[in-house]
Amino acid sequence: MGKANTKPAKKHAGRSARVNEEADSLLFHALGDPTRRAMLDMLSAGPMSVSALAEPLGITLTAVTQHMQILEEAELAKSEKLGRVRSCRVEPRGFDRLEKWVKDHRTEWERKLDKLSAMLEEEDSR
Amino acid sequence: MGKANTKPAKKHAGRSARVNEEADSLLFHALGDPTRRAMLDMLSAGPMSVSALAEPLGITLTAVTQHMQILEEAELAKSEKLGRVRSCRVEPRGFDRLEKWVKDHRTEWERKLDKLSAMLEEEDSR
DNA sequence: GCAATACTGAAGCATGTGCTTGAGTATCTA
DNA sequence: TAGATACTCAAGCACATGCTTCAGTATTGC
Repeated sequence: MGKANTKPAKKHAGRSARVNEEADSLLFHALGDPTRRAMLDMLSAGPMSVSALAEPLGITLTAVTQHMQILEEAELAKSEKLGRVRSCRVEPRGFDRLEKWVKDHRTEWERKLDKLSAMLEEEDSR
Repeated sequence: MGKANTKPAKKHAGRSARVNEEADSLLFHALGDPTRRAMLDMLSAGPMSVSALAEPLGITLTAVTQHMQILEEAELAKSEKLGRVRSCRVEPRGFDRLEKWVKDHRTEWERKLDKLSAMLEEEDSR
């Protein structure tokens, strides 16, 4: 990620939490690109070939393949080659992880919301 | 994003959908970085100053400020300067948007899941 | 007032990202 | 079996990203 420093710059999280951290980064990064989200939307209608994805997006087959690799690493999509055609489809696991992330963080954020309103009140009353 | 081509390469979505596309990109991109997720986790305990965030993360104040800008653009955090201290806090709007995205896409993906299993069956039976 | 504190802004650096082109390779199809 | 089709691989390019340093600027406390 292009750090100009030498230190790892991270002090929290244990071993297994680190694995999830990595997966979360892959997941959010994969979803961060509009072309990849468009691909997922297209695939949500059913499996498609690389060229079928490439054409409406106006990008090369190579670009689609590269996006697919990122989506596969994030467990948001899967693909397999049948003959000379690569068939791409959505995979729900990444989506499940996203739902889990949201669920896990909602409680924490709700707790924060309570604290926040308390602080705002405190602030307002001075 | 460093495209070497000239064309926009996007053909779907209308005007207002485009706005959401943009916001979704900001949101997912903001969450894609582990340091920013760590900042959000820290802030979920309550408001903190820039230096209070910087120290445990082992990064400079400047880096924290830069991350905060990205979190603020994604409506995941907010900050205001009180005296010489900038107070940073979580904002729920971005999180709400994320929940909405998940909800909106779940139905579509579930529909796809049905189609997928149908296709798999079809495939298996030949 | 004067130093310490808490940030801010501009610039720069190394690496990542999204995309391309061009040259393959494998698989159909006539 | 020749040619078309559907990718695949290796490079390379321009811009984005995450971080730094260094030189400010605005507040606060003595």
